[in-house]
Amino acid sequence: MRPSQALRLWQQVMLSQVRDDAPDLTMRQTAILFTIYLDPPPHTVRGLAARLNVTKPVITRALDTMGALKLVSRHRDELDKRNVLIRRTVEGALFVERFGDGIIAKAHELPI
Amino acid sequence: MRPSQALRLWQQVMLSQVRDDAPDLTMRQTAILFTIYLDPPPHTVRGLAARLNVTKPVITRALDTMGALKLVSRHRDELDKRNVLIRRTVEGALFVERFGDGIIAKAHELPI
DNA sequence: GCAAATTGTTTCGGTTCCGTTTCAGTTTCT
DNA sequence: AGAAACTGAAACGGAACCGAAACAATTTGC
Repeated sequence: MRPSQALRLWQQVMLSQVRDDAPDLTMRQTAILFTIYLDPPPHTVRGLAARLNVTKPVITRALDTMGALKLVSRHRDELDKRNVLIRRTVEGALFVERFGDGIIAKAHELPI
Repeated sequence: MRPSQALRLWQQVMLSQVRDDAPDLTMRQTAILFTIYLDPPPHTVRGLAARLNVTKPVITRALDTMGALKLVSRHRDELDKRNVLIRRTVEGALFVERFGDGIIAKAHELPI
């Protein structure tokens, strides 16, 4: 794949995200969501903040909004009750899966 | 390419965007920028609004912020002075080009 | 046992973005 | 020439987000 094709693909996926009427996640929210679903658990606020190089409140707030959208869920760590463990949800898994399928679909439509 | 690989690639690019300290563009701003640089000109506010399925003020404001970042520039259409033509800039072209190279670089780092 | 450190959340003031509406400038049509 | 249509920008109130700092709950270290 060449850079020009990659850019075209990126544009198409971005456009499909913007065009549909679902509330689009911010760049940070998307990065957090994908990290939760692609990196091995467990995921904590602190861990995600370090991985993304952002402050902890950023993670907390992103989890608030994505939690309201049922894309992730939070649970206290019973072994160390300071920790909050972030878990995947069925809805979130579906969202991410569809996103991946969307990329592939756009890739197939790409001009040579 | 499989969906899981596409997702992993998307995550890596997203992470690199979030991690660096440059102010990240919103999803809409990115879609607008890429459309300006990948679709053939001329580009107008009205045309971009239709292409992205958003209202005109969204485009106007995105052009304000991206104009301040020197990623795009605006010029009155001399033939129809109601129109504003959006033009590419050297800085914007560089930004988009680097983004494309970044995708390719991340793609090469991808696990099988 | 108790101070210090760690974790996630909340609060604060400020910024940015949003949709809707309104507006000024330009063109078109009769 | 004058009304109507069109284009982009500005004004407005509301919502979301930001970083920094303060906070409560829990664990660690001495």
